[in-house]
Amino acid sequence: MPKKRKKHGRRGRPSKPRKPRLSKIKVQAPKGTHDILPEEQKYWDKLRAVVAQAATNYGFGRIDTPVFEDVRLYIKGTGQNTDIVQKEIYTFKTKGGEQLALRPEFTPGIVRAYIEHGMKNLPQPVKLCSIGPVFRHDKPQAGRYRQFHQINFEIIGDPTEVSDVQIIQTFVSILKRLNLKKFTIFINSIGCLMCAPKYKKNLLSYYKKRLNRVCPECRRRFDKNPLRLLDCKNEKCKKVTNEAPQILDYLCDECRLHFKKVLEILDDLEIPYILNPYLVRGLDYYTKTVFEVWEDKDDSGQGALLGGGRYDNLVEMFKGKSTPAVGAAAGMERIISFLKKQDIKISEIEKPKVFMIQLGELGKRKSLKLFDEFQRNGIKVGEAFSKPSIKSQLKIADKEGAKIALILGQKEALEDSIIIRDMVSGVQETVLIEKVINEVKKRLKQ
RNA sequence: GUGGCUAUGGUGUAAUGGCAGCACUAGAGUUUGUGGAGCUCUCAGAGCGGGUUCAAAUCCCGUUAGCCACCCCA
Repeated sequence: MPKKRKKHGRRGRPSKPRKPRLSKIKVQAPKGTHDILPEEQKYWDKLRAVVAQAATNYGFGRIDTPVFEDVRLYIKGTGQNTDIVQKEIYTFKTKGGEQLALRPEFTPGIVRAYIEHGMKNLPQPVKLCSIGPVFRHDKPQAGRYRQFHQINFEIIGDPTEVSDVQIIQTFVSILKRLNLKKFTIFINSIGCLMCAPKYKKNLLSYYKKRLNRVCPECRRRFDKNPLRLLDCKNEKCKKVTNEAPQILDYLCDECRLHFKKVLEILDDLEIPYILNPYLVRGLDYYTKTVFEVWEDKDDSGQGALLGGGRYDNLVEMFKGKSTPAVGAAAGMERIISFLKKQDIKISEIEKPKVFMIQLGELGKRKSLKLFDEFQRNGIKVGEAFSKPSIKSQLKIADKEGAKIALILGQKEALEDSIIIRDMVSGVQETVLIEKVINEVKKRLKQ
């Protein structure tokens, strides 16, 4: 009724003075970003705890690097022609004129830190773990954000297959500890500087003769990113792909042996995988082993849960001597969405069992002080100090699931006492305020 | 970047072009300073900008955002 009148009033004669209009701003998170609300935090806490444990177990030290770096680090590291650098990177110019970029991935920053801090003088390999936000200007959709969070593990300074496997093993242990069991590991080797170029040449000449038989998208790939030709889902293209030369046939002896050993160790560890000879990755620096982990067997769904591989040339590309390395990153949002889908129970953040209720000015003051004393004694106490009435406070105590309510009103404040109310039975007892902490401790033990 | 679908309180939803309702949540009350049920009341809504019409949540155009697919990836 009042609403209607308002509407008409606007068109007729406005009799009441109107409120001055404040210019409003758009109240909305920027595209592709999202808030992680309090009720979501238990998943994040859990994931972070599992990651921290895995890092300790497998001997990784935590490193935090800046969220932005010199843009050239990524152009050179991640690769000039990658999608990440070509269309997804966030760059900006500082007042001092530096060209910086929000990190689209961790590896270049970590390699930079490895070099900058002379970590080659530490016992090799150096094993590093990071966790935090990364940024890619991509078109958002399910499981894809412009600001998202990654878990990143790197082993720098070891050429042997053990490290390839350990990276995989570390992530597998994280997924298992989260009770996520149904995932699929796809693995491949894309060779090294010795053998990969030869393969690429052969692949190109194979496709060159058959360009009229593939989709337009593949014709574009032919120029831009030939390795991608291999995993086109178009039926017509698949026929061409099936007969195409395979990287595995072109690996040099060293790469072939390395890959063979990686697979053997995975077998020993009983880590199941699917060898996918068409798996390639979007970053330029990969050599030898590459892998991705997906929820489903057919790489459908919300994208990879994690991906990584060996990058034996990156450190050298930046500076200094040849330093082999391997690493991988997982998307935290995707893992958490997987976690939720599987209906896996995450323990709630424990709510306080004791709730403090205050009445009147004096009661409130004494309650605030007592509340602090409970904290010092390590007892979590709930409160609603902003509420004046005992009723609304008890209601909240009930909703929060408190076992004990402590009631401190005007009367109690004057005689230095406090009421202890058992929220289940409703039985109350008045005790001296100085004894209440011990009394509550006693009751919580029961 | 390309295409498709969608858009109503904080959440979930309803209404042939004709008074924007309902449920949940939140807040206040329901005889004194005592919660849980019931009841009463209150706050709160058409993403934005145009157009058609006597009249638009509804139809049209644009825009923004979300979702889905492609691309690519975490």
